[in-house]
Amino acid sequence: MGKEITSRSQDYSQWYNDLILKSQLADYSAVRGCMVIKPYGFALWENMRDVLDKMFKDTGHVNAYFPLFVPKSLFEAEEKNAEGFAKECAVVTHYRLKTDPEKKGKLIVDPEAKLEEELVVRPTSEAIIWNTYKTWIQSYRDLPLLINQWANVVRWEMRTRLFLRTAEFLWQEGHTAHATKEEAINETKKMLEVYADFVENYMAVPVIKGIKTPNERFAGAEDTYCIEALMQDGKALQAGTSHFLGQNFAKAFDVKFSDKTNKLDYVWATSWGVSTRLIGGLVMAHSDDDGLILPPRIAPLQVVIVPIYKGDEEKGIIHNKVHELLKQFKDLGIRVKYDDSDNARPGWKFAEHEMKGVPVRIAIGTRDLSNNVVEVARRDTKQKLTVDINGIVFYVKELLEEIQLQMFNAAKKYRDEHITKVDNWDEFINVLDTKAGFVSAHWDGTSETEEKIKELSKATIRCIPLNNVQENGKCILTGNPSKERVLFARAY
RNA sequence: CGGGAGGUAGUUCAGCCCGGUAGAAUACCUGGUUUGGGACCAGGGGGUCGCAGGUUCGAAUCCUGUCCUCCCGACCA
Repeated sequence: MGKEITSRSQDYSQWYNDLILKSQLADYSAVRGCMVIKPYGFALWENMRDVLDKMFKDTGHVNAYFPLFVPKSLFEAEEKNAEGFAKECAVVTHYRLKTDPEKKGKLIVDPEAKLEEELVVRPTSEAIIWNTYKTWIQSYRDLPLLINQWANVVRWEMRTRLFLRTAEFLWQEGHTAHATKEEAINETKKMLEVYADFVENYMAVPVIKGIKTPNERFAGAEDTYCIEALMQDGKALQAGTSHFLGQNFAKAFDVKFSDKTNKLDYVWATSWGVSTRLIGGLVMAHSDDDGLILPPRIAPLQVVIVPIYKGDEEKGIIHNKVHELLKQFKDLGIRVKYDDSDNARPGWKFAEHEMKGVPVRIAIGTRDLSNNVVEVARRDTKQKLTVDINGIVFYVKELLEEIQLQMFNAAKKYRDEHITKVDNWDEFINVLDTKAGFVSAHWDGTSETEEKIKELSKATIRCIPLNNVQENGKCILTGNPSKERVLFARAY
């Protein structure tokens, strides 16, 4: 049928690619490293974006938009940040093409249109934003400044994977300015909570909140907080980050404010972001060999109704009944589709909607109507139930909530079962190789050891969990004393 | 960026070694029978063989270059 996908056990990477392509989330493009997000995938992103956007606004943020291009001189102003990104920046050097005098119909870069100063295509917007904030902030009365932007960014990756790592991707980046260090730290933590709330309660993906080690920290940040999720193959995925930037950017861009006593000081900053990468995480956290499994709260379609009939007369009767139901579903705010296309038979439609991860399918046939029932199938458990047609919409509304919870619980169970405490090196490697997932182990706190562990095991420290239990132990590599366990994993 | 594989109909692929003007399945269109887990019969349309050069009487096939994709690795604040 051309619709089968590679099984997870056979080839996890191929399964992931097949799934994305066949469920119509995205497609490859003619541009190296860049993908096309197809309407179904974009509808999913829109739902995610809408929920997050409301959360940002409910916490006092407003949206704005800053330029795609950053003059090189601005980009390099915050040294650490610039260095961190330098290797993966796309750079605009010319502003004009012209007809190739040698070959008709071909274009070449006009050598006379070289830019005085190169423009960096933003890999993130701190530079252009802080350069702008400088002119917006004079007094403590201008603070806090709480701005978010929805944008695309470009990071020239050597190896790309659909949604997880592409040269261009969509995200949101929050950039805030505060009068005090405490307020900025609180903002950083607050937004981490917003992310955790969103990913757990809307995407049904459990996360571990933590703080990054200096090695893994955002270049230019004092502290990077993160939420880490676990995929079905046991690899970790950084799902969101929130950075306390201290006064690094304020100093680099000279952003000062007068406090109540008319004393000048640099402002305190944060930045935080999540991207379309979350979609990759969503796919890998929940889906199976039959296709996507989408959590109801953000699924583009929550319910699909498939009619089963013989002949036009039956078709007409079912259509009438379904149209009543459609109105009731819509009145309840449920995203529903009636798949009455005549060119596919029911079995084909069942498989198709399973592939696309629609949480609930309702099949209605003449036999059902005469018994006053419908068949309800849930995508997450594959369970099929015969349900009384009266009050079906309320039944489904509750079922959607149950599926949402069930999906989270299943993912959480898997995640919890894949956090393994380990106290020596052999066990550490063994767990990574055989069981995978997070490994909770002691580390002596030095960057050197962290690097060495990464080199030997390919596992990185995903985070030091917030509110981590303090416990004396010995570093799994060096045997040096350690006061707490950290979470290691191989990661995307 | 290194190693490997690949690009031929909308899709999955065969044909390439050994050069002779492109084929299957599926999808699509028409008509009919069907419809409770990826229907069947009959007929039909569809491909500058990734792109650009070269060799040749003749190139999907041989040679060179280039673009794109996948897998593994390096890299990934």
